[in-house]
Amino acid sequence: MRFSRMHLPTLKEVPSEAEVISHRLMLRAGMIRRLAAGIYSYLPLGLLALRNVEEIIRQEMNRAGAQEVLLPAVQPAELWQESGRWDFYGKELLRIRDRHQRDYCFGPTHEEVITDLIRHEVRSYRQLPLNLYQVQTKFRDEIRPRFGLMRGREFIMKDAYSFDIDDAAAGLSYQAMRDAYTRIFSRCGLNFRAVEADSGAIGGSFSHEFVVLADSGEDAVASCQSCEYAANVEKAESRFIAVKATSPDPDAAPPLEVATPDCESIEAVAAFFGVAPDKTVKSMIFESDLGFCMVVVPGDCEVNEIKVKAALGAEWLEIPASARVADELGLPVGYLGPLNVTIPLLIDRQVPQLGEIICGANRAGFHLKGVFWGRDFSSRQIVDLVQVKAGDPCPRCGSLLQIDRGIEVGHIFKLGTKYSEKLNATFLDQEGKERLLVMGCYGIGVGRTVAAAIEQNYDENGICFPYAIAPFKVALLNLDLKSEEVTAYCESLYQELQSRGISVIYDDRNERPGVKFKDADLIGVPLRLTLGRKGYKRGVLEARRRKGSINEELPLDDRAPLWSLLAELAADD
RNA sequence: CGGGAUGUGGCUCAGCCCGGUAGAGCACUGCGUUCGGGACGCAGGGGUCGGAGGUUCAAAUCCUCUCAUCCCGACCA
Repeated sequence: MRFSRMHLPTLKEVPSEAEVISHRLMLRAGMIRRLAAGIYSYLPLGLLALRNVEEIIRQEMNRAGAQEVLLPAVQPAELWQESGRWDFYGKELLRIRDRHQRDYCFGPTHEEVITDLIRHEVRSYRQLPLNLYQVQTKFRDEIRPRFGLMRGREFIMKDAYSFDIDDAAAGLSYQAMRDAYTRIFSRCGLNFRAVEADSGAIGGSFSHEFVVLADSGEDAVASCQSCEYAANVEKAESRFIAVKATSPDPDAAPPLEVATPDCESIEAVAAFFGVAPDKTVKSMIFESDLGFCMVVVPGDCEVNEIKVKAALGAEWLEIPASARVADELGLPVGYLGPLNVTIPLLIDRQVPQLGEIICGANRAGFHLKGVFWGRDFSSRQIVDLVQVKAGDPCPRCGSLLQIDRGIEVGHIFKLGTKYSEKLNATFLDQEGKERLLVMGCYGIGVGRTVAAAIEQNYDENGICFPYAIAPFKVALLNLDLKSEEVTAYCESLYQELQSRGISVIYDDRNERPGVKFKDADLIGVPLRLTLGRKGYKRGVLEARRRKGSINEELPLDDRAPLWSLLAELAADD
């Protein structure tokens, strides 16, 4: 591609909308433009990167035995009502109505559609296993879209669905996808982890997330420093080290109410009493479809809502507004405690071993001290309710866990028969018995993968694309358009690069050299070739790698070193 | 949905408190000079100040409503 002909509007200044680095660079590099909140146009450069990721995905999916399809973006409400998700999915489901007032949605995912398709097509175990995938635009009406392509509402996703005869076979399909994903993200040049994860709204029994490690990531990943254990903190557990519960001295005084004005946080309470936060407990009110409950965890821990939801067996869970807690329960948020409450109590497993603790008095401005588990309060529900912290013991090996931030780029789920049951998708097995299809689903955020690659590969001059997904592998800068020799050489090299199938951007613009250097750096081209009058006279072509900014001089009359340099670059990433 | 903020040429922003002629830089057009890390000079084009209503002789500026966007929390590829 000739730079002079390409629509590549690079920006010197950063539009104020951009917060994270990938978003800023994608705007500056002329890859994307925002149309509305969480909705972006892809410009030529952005689309090239996207297509490169898609191509890697297609190759690896096909290699893993999956077949590409394309499912409708707009889906009838009936299907979603049948699966039960029309009501369950909530406001993220963009519902639309046609001229006949029939309800539809813009697909946020395609389990319903694919299951519907398959239930009409698959009759026999002989047709299985089957894995179908698509690369498609989806829409989820996120509450707060942000970070450009990282969390858009409209986004491009590769989603695959597998169908098997039983759990064992489904496990093989799952493993095949796990391997394919590992190859995909490796080929994209990403530093990532496959971690155990919560299966969320999609449902199902088992799932792994593929997380690209980056400080700007929205997810936190706990991983063991010694063994292979890695999990999303939403899911992560730590090994529970049981200590004999300290029972109170039989003569210990009963709880004492102490006035603690303006102590609505654990920090404030701990400071007020001059104790460490782990000598206090944190009590929080949650509301779910099953009603209110109080969750009690050690003061230095954070409540993990997913664990709370699981412990309750609730469909949904939220933290009610303080005013609502006061109105409905008569309890003062900021001064809550587990004594004498009428709603169900959920106690974290660590609480019984804390010994003497301080907690809220359920009276605004007062806390209780000298409180003991078992004597002053108790509960039948004692489970793991806290988020793991760095330094907690690994659940597998007991070594230390570390916490990293990351970007979820892929997620694979074992769905089991959740959807086949709802939608009655069955087949006849070898004995002629009707059985439910066992499903799995596998997603990759394509745009997010590009964004994640940028988060992991940039410097002060712009993007440093991994070779595999770089929109252009080579930037050829002609610094002296007026020189016929220089231009002739550049033209011939440009032709040869193209004929060798190496995607190249030839900067033939009538611009000053500085502009060309800056643009080539900004758009992240792995290899920059520069030729000006001086270099031509010396018979050398300047080659500079984007990563590491290494300069090399290549002979003009022998192109072999260039081809080996390119081969080396391709192999490195 | 709660909390905070912002809407002024294509982009980044000043002007608003204290009402009176709409500004700068970048980008764009023309001419000239320049030419190995985002050049310079001269001359230009481009803005219903997010929208609606109100107060006022007079509103970008004050008031009300509304829309949009962004940032902080709970959901997700």
